Amino acid sequence: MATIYDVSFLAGVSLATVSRVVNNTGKVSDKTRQKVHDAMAKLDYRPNTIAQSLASNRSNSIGVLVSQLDGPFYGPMMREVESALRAANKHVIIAAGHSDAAQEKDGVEFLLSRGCDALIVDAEILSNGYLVELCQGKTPVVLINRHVDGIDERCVHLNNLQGGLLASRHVLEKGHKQIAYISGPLFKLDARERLEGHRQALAEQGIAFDENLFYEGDFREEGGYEAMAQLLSRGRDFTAVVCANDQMASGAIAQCLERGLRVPEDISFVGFDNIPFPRYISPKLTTVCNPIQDMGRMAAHWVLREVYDQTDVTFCHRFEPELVVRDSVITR
Amino acid sequence: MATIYDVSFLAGVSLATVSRVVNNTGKVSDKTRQKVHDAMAKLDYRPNTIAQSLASNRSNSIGVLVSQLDGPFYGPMMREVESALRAANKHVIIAAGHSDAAQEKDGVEFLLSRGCDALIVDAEILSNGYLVELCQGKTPVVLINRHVDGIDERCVHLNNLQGGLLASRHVLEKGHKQIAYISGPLFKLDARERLEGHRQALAEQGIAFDENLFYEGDFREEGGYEAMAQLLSRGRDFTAVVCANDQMASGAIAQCLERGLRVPEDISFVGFDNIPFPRYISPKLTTVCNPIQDMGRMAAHWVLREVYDQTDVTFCHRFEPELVVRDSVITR
DNA sequence: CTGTTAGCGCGTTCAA
DNA sequence: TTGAACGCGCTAACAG
Repeated sequence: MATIYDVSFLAGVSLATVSRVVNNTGKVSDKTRQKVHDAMAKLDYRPNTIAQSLASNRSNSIGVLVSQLDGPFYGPMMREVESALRAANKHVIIAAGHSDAAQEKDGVEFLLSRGCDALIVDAEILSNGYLVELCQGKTPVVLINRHVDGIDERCVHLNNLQGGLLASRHVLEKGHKQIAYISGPLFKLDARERLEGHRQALAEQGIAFDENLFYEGDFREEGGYEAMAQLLSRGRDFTAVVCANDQMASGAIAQCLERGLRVPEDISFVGFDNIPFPRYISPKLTTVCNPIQDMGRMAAHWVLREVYDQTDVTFCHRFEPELVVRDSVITR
Repeated sequence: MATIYDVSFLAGVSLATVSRVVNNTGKVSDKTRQKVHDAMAKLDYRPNTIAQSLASNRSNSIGVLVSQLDGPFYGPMMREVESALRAANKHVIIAAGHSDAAQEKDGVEFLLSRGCDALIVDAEILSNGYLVELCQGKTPVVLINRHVDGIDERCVHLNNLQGGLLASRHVLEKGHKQIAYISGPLFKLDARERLEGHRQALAEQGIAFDENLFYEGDFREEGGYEAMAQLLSRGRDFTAVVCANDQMASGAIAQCLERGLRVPEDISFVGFDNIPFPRYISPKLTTVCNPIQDMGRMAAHWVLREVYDQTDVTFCHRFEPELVVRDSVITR
């Protein structure tokens, strides 16, 4: 592999000059620039990124921690992060938290020790305190899919309360009065916010929140499946179920169908997130769009702007959800 | 951040000695080792991985190219790759091909230029010729989910023919005689092999392959949806559809349900891959298990063994599929 | 505009 | 068993 020295020798210039044309820094006359370019082409020169990193104290790598690599939710986010950063010639190092406190923390430290220029963190379990501290560290960090008070500037997140409102208002507008709610785990802020949206929507219509129609799930298919079994066993009537995400909605619907209940004729469903798959189930799931791809792109933009001084990228902290009406809610 | 020099100074030993204890190389007396460990602890010393890489000519990073980051298929694979490699303290750099020839090639070169110690490549479009050449290059490469003649040692792949056999035999055993087949794109070897399995299964029962019951899809939901519309419009009778993957099966089922056809009462379905989601649709999809996670782990093991000399990892090239019987095939 | 030079932090001979 | 010295390939003052 040719080094910068070989190029400088062949072009008859100094190392510094080659470095200047490679990095487009400083002034170089067109003639020398041309000579250098010719030499680089002839030698098929590629800068050694490791040496660049060592000398410049920049690794050009961004660490991304996601809670899970599998599952339908993070793929689209990763896709946008990777696209945006690779276009800027930065590379993405991944680590997965596997929904486990120790592994999440370990992942962050792993990425930090790898000399990443910045971190994009989707933290599922890590405490607010830890994250605040992390953000005060040397390595710039942006949080995605989570809002932590005090470090608002570092958070890219969804207006979950509004999403909860949209979902529940929709079923209310369709005439439903007894509405069950399958929540995400309440230690998560987004789950609490979505639930709060639901409560507000009920309150708007003067409907009391009924604990018997509430179940705290885990944001997973299995959890939704189990939740539905529980709700049905309580003997309370309800005509609709609002789920805090699409995965739980899928599991809950599966439970209903297994029991011979018809969806939406017997029970209507609303999900949340708008993940790809439930468009292909029957009935097509009505849900709330969570623009996770856009949030991924924004997190990448934040890094580009804050760390690599690219001032021409747009940025936005908070995203608004939208209702996606399909076929899983019937009018009562 | 403390450097190796700070440690050597505090411990009263040379740089070389610190390097030795850090890397567990060469002989160091227990006493000096202890001194060095104490100093490292006191300074919270972490080796600078970039400098290590430059000096040792090893980046400890593995590049992974996947055709798509979103979608249900690659998440589980990435998960295993990441787990296995991070456990070995290697880091994973990702790039996505986005099912586009130029981007796939660009991704490979990007990873190569990043100084990865090895590449794990899931190539969807790249030609066999390119891949063979790539494997002859300086950077070790292992191909996943694809078999290329001449570089068998570098391929981790599924016995797709056997999978095709299993799927079609199953519907045949259930008494179906007119069986439609929605194939993957035939420029892909796996699609051809699965189809060949189907043909063999038909031949075993003395049933002629009928072009009118065949449709070449694209391995995507939309493709399955469209395929089903086409097949139904041809006016040929059939009681079952074998799909070359679960995504197309999902789309095809959606098409049927929209038209008021019942699944499996009117038409039975078999998929391929066993991706997570279709377990939660109705009917639960009968399919062929594609152990993509295991293949991801094996690719990581290959790298660990070939590049980092870890002799204690298991390895296997070729994986066998298994039939997963659920509810989407009815007896005729 | 261009070249010289000193590191970046670490691995690795080679002597001692 | 230890240490001194060199070099990995490049960037960034500084000087000219």
